Amino acid sequence: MEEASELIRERHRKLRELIQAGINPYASRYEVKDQAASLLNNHGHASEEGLREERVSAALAGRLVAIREHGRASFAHLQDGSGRIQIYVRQEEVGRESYSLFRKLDIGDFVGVKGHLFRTRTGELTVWAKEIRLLAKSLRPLPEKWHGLSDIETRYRQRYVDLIANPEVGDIFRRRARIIAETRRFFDERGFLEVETPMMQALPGGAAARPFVTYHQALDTTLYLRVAPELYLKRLVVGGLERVYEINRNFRNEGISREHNPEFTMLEFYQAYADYRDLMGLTEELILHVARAVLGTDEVEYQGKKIDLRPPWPRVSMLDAVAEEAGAFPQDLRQAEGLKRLAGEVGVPVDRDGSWGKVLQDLFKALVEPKLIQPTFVCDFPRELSPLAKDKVEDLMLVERFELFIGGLEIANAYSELNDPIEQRKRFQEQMKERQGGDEGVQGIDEDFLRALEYGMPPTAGAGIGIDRLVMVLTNSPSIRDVILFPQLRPEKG
RNA sequence: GGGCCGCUAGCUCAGUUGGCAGAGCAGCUGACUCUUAAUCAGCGGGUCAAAGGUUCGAGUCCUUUGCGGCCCA
Repeated sequence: MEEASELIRERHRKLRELIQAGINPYASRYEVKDQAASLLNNHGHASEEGLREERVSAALAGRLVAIREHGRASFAHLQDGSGRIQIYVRQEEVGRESYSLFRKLDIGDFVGVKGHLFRTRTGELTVWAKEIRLLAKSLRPLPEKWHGLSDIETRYRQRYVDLIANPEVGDIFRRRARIIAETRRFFDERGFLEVETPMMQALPGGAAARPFVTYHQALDTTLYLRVAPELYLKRLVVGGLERVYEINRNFRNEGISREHNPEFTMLEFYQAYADYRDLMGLTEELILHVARAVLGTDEVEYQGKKIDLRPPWPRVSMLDAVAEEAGAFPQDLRQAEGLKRLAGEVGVPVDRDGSWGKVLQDLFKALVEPKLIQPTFVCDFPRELSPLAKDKVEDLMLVERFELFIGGLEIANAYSELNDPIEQRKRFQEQMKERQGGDEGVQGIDEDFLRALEYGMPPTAGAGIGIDRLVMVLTNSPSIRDVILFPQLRPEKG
């Protein structure tokens, strides 16, 4: 253990004194009958006389978060899972012995209190304690009472302290849970089956991303943490599960940023006999449903900008969007050379050896993406960037794919699934060639997936929605770390 | 990976031109039976992220490293 500060030594001293007085500083259980919030809700408006007549009893437990001693009586605030309420402890009421033990308690200790409600002279609903018991001793000082804990690093590393000191943090994660619950409800009601597919895969597929590598001893096999569940979910559609979805973690061994955590929560859903246009509608419905159910609104504010979630959301083609921002004609953006020239003119750095699709994507990310604050579907991506998507029949350079942007964040990625096994094999082979060219994170050939397609997959559309980013938008959080309880950080030294 | 910024008491923060390491809260002792940032009197608390350098003298200037944040790739 590190060298204890004076404040910690002081708490250990009190701990010893309590033990000497015969107190168990880590009790087993406590009969909790009330919650702070419900006491305040149910009796917050009762008059002092009413409370005196009714004699409402209270039995609750929680953490002491403030203590104000006044000689032979004291006020304190108790925080439980629902909120905080004031308690009043008098020597005359609890007895001399119990009161002197109370005075050895610290902010942060868990206590159980039994008593009745009354209203103080200043009008605050308060529990008049007849009994107060230590339930668990706290040995470390909490952050101070009005600035709280603001050091970002400590907030992420010691989320437990963050949750104690900053109640709004708990609100974000309660809201996150409701967003996920409403998402499940939405798909369950529409006949989708929730499934779970492997997180550990022998061949990591479904996205172009570098995987985490691990090893299974008994099988003597290298395994990869999945970068996406896509190829397994499509196997299920082959098997006749016509509507499936999964909400689970993906892992990508790549950079960490405001919008990227190495592990993140992805929703993927697949619907047989649908195409990507159908999924645009379904995605609109989903997000509107969640916003209404969780926030009760069609309009949210994200980082100072009003966002209107009412459908229909604009659908723009990627080529048109880039052309408009660059002041060019879409038909002039259809070859790599013209694109690179344009990039030079508008001052966007692109890979000189990059293919047409990659350069278009670079231009899109630089020129268009940051402006997509209102919900917008960007449609029809370069074929070469989308090896699992179905060609657009009218334009073979492109595929039937969209990405959804809200608040400048990429929220969803979806396409009409390529279900031609022969074409799919060709696409995989093209990707393999690129990988030899040094491009990491390109998927290998998943023979079993191809075998599945050869049995026949109905026309299907599928989408992935980044749950963490959706939660960011719906909680007005600037960083993905604010919506993940334990975001990835470099390990602490020592 | 590159650029910029930050790291001082448990917490939140000051720290001047390089010249004794500070405040509030928290803590300790005492007073106080309706306070709520309780009040009053007194007291303690520091590896200034780490290492090296410049200097008579470094929290402050320089170098390197660690951790974090933002931006870029």
